[in-house]
Amino acid sequence: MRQGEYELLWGGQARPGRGRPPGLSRERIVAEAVAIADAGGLAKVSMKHLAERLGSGVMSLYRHVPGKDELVVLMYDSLMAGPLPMPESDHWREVLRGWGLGIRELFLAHPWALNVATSDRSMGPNEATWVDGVIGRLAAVGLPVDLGLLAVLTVDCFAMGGVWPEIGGAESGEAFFRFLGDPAARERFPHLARVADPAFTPDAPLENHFEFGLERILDGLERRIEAKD
Amino acid sequence: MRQGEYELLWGGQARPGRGRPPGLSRERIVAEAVAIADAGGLAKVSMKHLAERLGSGVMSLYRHVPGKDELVVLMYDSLMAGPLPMPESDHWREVLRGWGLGIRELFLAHPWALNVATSDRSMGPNEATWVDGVIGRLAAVGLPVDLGLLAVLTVDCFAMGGVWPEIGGAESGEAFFRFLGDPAARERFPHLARVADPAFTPDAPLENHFEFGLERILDGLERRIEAKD
DNA sequence: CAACTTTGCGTATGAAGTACGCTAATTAGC
DNA sequence: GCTAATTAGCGTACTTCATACGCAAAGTTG
Repeated sequence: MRQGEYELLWGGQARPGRGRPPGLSRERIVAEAVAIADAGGLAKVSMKHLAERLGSGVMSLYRHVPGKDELVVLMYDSLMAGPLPMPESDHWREVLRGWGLGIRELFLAHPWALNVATSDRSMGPNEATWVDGVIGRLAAVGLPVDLGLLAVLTVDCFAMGGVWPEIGGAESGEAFFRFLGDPAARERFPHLARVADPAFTPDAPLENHFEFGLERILDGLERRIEAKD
Repeated sequence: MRQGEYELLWGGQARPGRGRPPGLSRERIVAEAVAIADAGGLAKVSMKHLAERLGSGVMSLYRHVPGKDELVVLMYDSLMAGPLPMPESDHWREVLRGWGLGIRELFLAHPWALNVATSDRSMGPNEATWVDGVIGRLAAVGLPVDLGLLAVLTVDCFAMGGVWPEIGGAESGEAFFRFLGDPAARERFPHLARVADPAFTPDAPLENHFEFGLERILDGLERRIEAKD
């Protein structure tokens, strides 16, 4: 993690009335950067490109954001500025399922965020609000906080890893298993070949692995919770 | 994914006898790059630095590797050149647990690999060998291939996400939850505060979340497998 | 209106990846 | 052996980025 990242995320932005009023704002910069990344990936977010989009000079950005790495962290935390993904249900299982599916949607909508999430960083205020929120909700419907913390972490971790094969859509999935197009490869990897087997997939398609994994995790948690009773 | 990445990973390296014999080799370049990344992170791997370490000119590297992005993909696949993490046991649960813990060890030993793993890429031959190997092993001990494929994918996904909080060691973990040092933050996020509660953590420390999550997944799979019988 | 404060931003610097083309080293064929 | 073909090594130059620095612009306070 970069030095200063913590202050950046958690430090207050005291804004004295004196001096020239800002034309730019951190919020606008971050929002525009997110829009660029959503459209073309993190690689498309350069200070130059960003400044052009905002109609400002490149160096003006540095009055509002310490540097690019810090900007990326702010971008990530800004994704969780809205309300938590939280179903109405009063059952812990539904709450956790909704949470997991919500995280998945987040990453599917902002594929670049996965690489940020899995980098070395500190938790931002919005993310903290989300996580604290689910744990609290789980506690409210009867799941002890300790267990809730671990359960949320488990679902979170799975969701981060689990969306990865889904990111990029169909073309990407094909690229990942592209080598299975070669008969020699299918012979070399007979079990993996199942993925590419046309006689198998359409008739009895593999379950979606994300939903499969999530349900397995919920099942596993259920066993643990029942055992505690 | 970059164009040409597929050919890079899966294409043969026909080496005709004619011409000047190579002093460098792809293997040596990749191995040295991995060593640099292990020691100082991916950011330390620059073509210049790498060439210096190998005692060659910068542009010589491009005779063996198309570019830096491709080099990183080769680095990642090279991590799985060795034998699979595979316990002796004949029970699917032990096999899967060993697999999950093995993946975890891999990422802990090579923290930079997590960001590569979660990027858009194609599967390399070594990785394919590993994955095909576990599925085959699971099939050999009685788990149907379809279920094995999903199970491995689930454990894999969880492992990728699950090692993330562990990467970087204690200092990093503290940095991630650093905001909890502020009493105001602990009041704002009462449930998360539990993580930083000294009266709670030492006496009854939270279970390791990786092992917790892995066991929950295995429990969930067990329920599913028993239901099928 | 003068002193002060804060923002906007042009210029310059340095690091990184890599296209191009020349040179060196080796083999294949005569 | 000699020559042509082939392949590797690599210096130079160019591009793209992030960003340090310093000054000008636009406000506020007294």
